[in-house]
Amino acid sequence: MESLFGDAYAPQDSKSNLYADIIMPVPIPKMFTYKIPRNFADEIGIGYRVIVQFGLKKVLTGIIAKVHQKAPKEYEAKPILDVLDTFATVNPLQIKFWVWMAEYYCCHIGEVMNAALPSGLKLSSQSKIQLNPSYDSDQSPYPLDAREEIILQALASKKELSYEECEDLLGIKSIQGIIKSLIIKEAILVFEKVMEKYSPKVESRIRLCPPYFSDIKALESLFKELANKPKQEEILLKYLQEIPIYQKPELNIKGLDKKVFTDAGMTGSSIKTLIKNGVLEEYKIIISRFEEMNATEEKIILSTEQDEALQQIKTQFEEKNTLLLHGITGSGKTEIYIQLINEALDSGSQVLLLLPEIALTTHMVSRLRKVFGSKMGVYHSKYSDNERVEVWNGVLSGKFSFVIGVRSSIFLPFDSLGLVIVDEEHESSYKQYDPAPRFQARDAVLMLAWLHQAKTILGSATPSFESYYNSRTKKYGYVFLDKRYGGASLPQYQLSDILVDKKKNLLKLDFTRLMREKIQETLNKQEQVLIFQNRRGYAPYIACDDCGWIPECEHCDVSLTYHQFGEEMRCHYCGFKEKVPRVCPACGSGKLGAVGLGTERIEESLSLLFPEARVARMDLDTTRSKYGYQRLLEEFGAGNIDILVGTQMITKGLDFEKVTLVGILDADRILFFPDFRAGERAFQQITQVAGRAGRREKQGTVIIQTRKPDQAIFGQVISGDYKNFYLQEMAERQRFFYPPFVKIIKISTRHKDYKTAEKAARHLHNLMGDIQVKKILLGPEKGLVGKIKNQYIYESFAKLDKSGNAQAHFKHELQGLLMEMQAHKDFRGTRFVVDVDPY
DNA sequence: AGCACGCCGACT
DNA sequence: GTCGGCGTGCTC
Repeated sequence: MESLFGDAYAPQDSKSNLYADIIMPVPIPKMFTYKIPRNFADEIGIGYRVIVQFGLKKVLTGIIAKVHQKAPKEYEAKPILDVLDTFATVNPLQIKFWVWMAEYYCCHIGEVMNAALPSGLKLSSQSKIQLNPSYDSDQSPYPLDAREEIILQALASKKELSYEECEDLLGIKSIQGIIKSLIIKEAILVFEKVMEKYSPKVESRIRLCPPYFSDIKALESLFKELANKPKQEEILLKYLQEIPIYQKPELNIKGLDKKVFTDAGMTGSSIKTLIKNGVLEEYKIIISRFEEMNATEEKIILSTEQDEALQQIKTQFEEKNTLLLHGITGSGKTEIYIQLINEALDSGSQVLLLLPEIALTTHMVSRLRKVFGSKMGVYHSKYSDNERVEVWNGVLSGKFSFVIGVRSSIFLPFDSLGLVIVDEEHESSYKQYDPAPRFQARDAVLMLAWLHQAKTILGSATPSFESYYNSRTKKYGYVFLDKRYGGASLPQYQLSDILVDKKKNLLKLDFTRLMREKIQETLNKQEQVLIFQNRRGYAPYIACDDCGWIPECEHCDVSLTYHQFGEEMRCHYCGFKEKVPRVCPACGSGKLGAVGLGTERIEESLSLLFPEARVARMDLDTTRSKYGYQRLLEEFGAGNIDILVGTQMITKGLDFEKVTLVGILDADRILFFPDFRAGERAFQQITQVAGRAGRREKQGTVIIQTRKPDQAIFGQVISGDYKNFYLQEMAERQRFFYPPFVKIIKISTRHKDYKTAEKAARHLHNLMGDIQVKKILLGPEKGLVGKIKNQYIYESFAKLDKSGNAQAHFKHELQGLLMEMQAHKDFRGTRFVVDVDPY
């Protein structure tokens, strides 16, 4: 602990007070200095969680970032109220990482803290009221009004009430006034209650009391006594069956889970009787939320190609810290990862494996579980907060030396990472868009690895252009795996021209004749089909057949998407929802219908076209629940589904031998997305979906429906010519100044009045123009979605020189400009959002 | 972000 | 008249 204060300080001898700079979970660009009370001085250090008063009454958890002796000059520091732990919840490397992230992604450190800590580790207080014990309504000189009476009556029975409860009680929006009045009348007291959010999982266990577990005679006589009490006897017999104390009396101490009895249909009341009679005792232990699982798979045998790749990786790691592992789908990257993870763990380091959200529910996890057993922690976005806290603590305690997780797992408290792997590194789900910090985990993890002096592998079958570029410029190492594992063959592609079929009237329910024939063939062979539908821009909506009216969100500048379930229309941006109207509000026509190729509609069309087939759909709607995704996968794997329709999700982790046909319904939609990355994404997506077709010995078929079959990209996808595609796209990007040749920063300006939004955006844009760096400024333009949650949005883009400190300088200047803008009276109420590397 | 203070409309 | 709407400013 001494190291905290630096060698120069000797706090024990010092007369001066100690202060702590504390990170608070609020979006304020500052840390806050609090006084460390003498009695805490020895039990506090960097990364400790403390409770402090923040503002007039709020009590919050903060993280100590620095301890020093400089008393703040302009204000009196408040004292730290309490220290929550006897150890550092956050380590110094993490604090450095947070500071870096806040700077790089232009956000506040409190926002990083919020994203990093599971909320179970962030205690906060809630204001509560209670009856003033010295209050006597008969003696009180102040009469209460009707509403105050209601509150007091409620307090008589409930003891304490939160502000919200009071508001609900009276059905009003703001309770402040009444509470104030009650305080003045000395009827109530206000206090802050800190809520402990994390609760450990507790198991009730049963064991025999002495002398029964060591004294056979006592036990035998006990059985005689229970001869006419069959239920109790049954419980004892069950206990002895599970725990043979005759042979091993020492087993009794560990007892038996109470559930064992209740699961076997025995009643709790008989157990209670046995406890009451001193035969059994009940005790509670804290258990993990994660099942103990032992490693079952010992040795991984690598193919020659895999082994070669492994050796190359090791050689390149001697010189480079980051490496791109470019391995085509099915080339067996996982086995290489396992080997490297094992070696890193053996050398005593920790390992982090990042996976995209949707890949984390698949067989990859169970596969790794078999190899690594319980030392592997899983950090999932669908985990409850209690589970997250347990993973966090597991990393702290050393229980988990290896974690596989989604983007937020980069925040776990590793202290000695040796290896970081980002699988499917091209996946866009590594980028957090909202709220701040708007970070790209694939990039941020490189900083994390650098802080730990760890090695990083970026793995993909279709690398992001950034990573590929970095490998070609020798910034990263590069290893290419181009053989399919187990000698499986690549799929065979066929293009199907939508327009040709349409002319000949062969297009049925959006399926071309070729597509329909191939699906039928596959079904006849008892094999399975995947139909891929890009979600972007494909949400179905309602439109009036007569006048063309389309329902729009009241708060955002988007049309509402149609959900068959409940006949509802919803806004994807603000969550607004509404029932589908019976008649068109614009013209009174009754002809309102759904438009758009949503997965729902495709599922329907397929059922009509192939009535004998079992069709299912996999998208956000059907997999929202924790195990929804897994259940669908199991059904599909078991062969209970013939055709699976899905978005993005079906490109991940589906590895079923019986899938021999993959259909891509409208490749053009991916291709013509208005974004410089459209081509790259299209290549990635088509290749990824196609990779699901035909593994092992069966060759798969991929049918791509398009209106423009003669585009170059199709040829490149079909021949798997990633490199040429890359070179061609890169020429464009260089010419038009797009990443990876420049850095992009997006600045959006939001205001509820569109004139003000536009004015503020222009003003800011002009100011940015004066920043002295080499740059190109675009905009300000109305956002792609012009209004969200009643706020009008204007966007500017800055393209900055990659080399040197152009971007650091720009960001720094920008911060200043934003402060200036915030203070400007013409632009009151304007919000600015900075997104670095928005991609 | 929350939360308190302060200044204007629609109700007893 | 006041209740209560939300605009503005601060948090060590």
